[in-house]
This record gives sequence, C-alpha cells and structure tokens, in this order.
Amino acid sequence: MASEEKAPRPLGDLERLVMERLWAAPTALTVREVHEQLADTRELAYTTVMTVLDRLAKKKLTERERDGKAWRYRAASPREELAADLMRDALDRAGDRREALVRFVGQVSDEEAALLREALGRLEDNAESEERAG
Amino acid sequence: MASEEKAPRPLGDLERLVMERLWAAPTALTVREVHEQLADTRELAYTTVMTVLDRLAKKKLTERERDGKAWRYRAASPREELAADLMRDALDRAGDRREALVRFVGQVSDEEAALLREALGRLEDNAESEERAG
DNA sequence: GCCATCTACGACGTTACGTAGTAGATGCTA
DNA sequence: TAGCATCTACTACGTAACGTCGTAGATGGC
Repeated sequence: MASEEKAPRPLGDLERLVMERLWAAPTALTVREVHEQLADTRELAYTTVMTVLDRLAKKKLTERERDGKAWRYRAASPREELAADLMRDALDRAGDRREALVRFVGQVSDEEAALLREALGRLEDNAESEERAG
Repeated sequence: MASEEKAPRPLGDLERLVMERLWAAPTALTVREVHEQLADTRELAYTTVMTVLDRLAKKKLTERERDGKAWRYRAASPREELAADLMRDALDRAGDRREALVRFVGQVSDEEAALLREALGRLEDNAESEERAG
C-alpha cells in the first residue's frame, strides 16, 4: 500500500520567487533586502514580502534570527534538498516502485542519467567502506 | 536556470482515493462503480464522486467514454507514470541537478538503489542496441 | 525624545477541493 | 408508451492556501 501522507503542497509563485532569492543569497536576508531584490521583477508592498517570509517560516521552509529590530531569514534547507524530498515523496506514492523508477530513468537526459550513475557509485563506495569499518 | 513552470498541484485526498480505484481497476469504471467501491471506506454522495471524476477529467488525469447513458472513467496514465512525472518535475526545479540527485540517491533504500541501477542498466542496453542499429 | 523602520495581525479576493442538491435528459420496462 | 430509475449537467457552499496589502503599535538610532 502506498504512503497515506498528504503530499506537501508546492510553493506558490511568489513563495517560490522568495525562496529562490534566499537560496541564492550567501547570508540571511532581511525583509527589506528581499523586497529590494524582487523590485526588479515585481512591484510589491513591503508587507507582502513580509507576510510571505513569515508564512514560509511557519511552514519551516525558512528560519529567522534577530538582527537589531529586524529579522533575517534564510532557507531552512538547500534547494536541492527540497527537490530530493519531493522526488522521494513522488516515489513513495507510486504503486510499483520498480516501474516508477524505470519510467523516471526513461525520461531523464543522458547527462542526468550519468549523474545518477555517479551518485549511485558514490553510494556503493560508502557502503563498502562502512563494511570494512564495521 | 530552473524551470519556470508551475508545479502540478498534488491530488486532493478524495481525488487520490478515486484515482487509486481507477488505477487498480482492470477496466474503465462508472461513477456508480467507483461510488460503491468507496462505500467501504467512506459515506459519500453519488454526486460527490461524480464531481471528483469530472474534475479529474478536466485536469486530464482521467479519460471517459460513453457506455449507454453513463460515462466510464479510466486513469489517463498509470500511477507510476504520474509518479515519474512528479519526480522529473521536482528535479527540474532543483538548482544543481547533480546535487539534487546525490541527495535523492542518499535517501532511497538499498532496494530502491538496486532498482535504480537496474533501470539505468536497461537504459544503457537500449542505447547500445540503438547504436548498433543506427 | 523623534522619526524612520520594523513587526504583528487582520483582511480581502481568488482558486482548489470536499461535499452535495436540484433539474432535466435518457433509457429500460411493464 | 408511460413511467420509473438512473445518469449527467450545473450550481453552490465551506474551508484552506496563497497573493496582496493596510493599520497599529513596538523599537532602536540620532
């Protein structure tokens, strides 16, 4: 039987834009900084950005720390981690995992297939060294 | 650059229940049949099931064909295909694909890793035979 | 102590989804 | 063929998420 958990809702459009800024930033950003960065793309009220950041924090997608009277937000986990989680989640709700993986592998590009092999190879190496150590 | 497409919304709870019946059925089902099957689990109005089936059809997740005055619905694609699509989609919105794949592979079970290797091996065989043929 | 700035909180419109009712079309049956 | 059972089409309503923003009050630097 497949997992009965509900799938995590995908980010909304604005939420995604904001997350992308946070992921791209080397440090935690204030609401103002995110707002300014988004200004190129979109006219948004300062409080709109604040609300989004706040909702993302409630969803545990961002974390925040004080900086004077302002909060600084940063992504709770790397973009790639979120992607991997979503992939896992999708796999969990497939019926036949083998079939799902075959289909998935069938749609990736050659380059992605190569990356997958590489990642799997790395896994194998780890397993071996653990075996030696254990 | 990441894909700018919006992520497909995950199925709602009831939508998922209905799709699972359709995926499990060997043939297309009428509203009544789906309704009866769900009766074990949940008391639902006949029209509720009809609405859900209809919405799924509008989203292209089911297809329907006439059978007398009734419609018969079937899943537009196998459950595993949907899962693979969602995995692809998640990968598309990762920043660094390599990193995302490494993390993904890092969370799968040993069995799933083996299935992945198998699927990749199959891919390779296909590529080789195409090369010979080409 | 003031003023600029920041947060907290509430609010509203839209859309998706769960849920269901009503009205009218349709097809078997006596 | 008249009628009943059944099916569809359409509408509707509540809830929750999300985009969007305003107001009021806290706060910190000059």
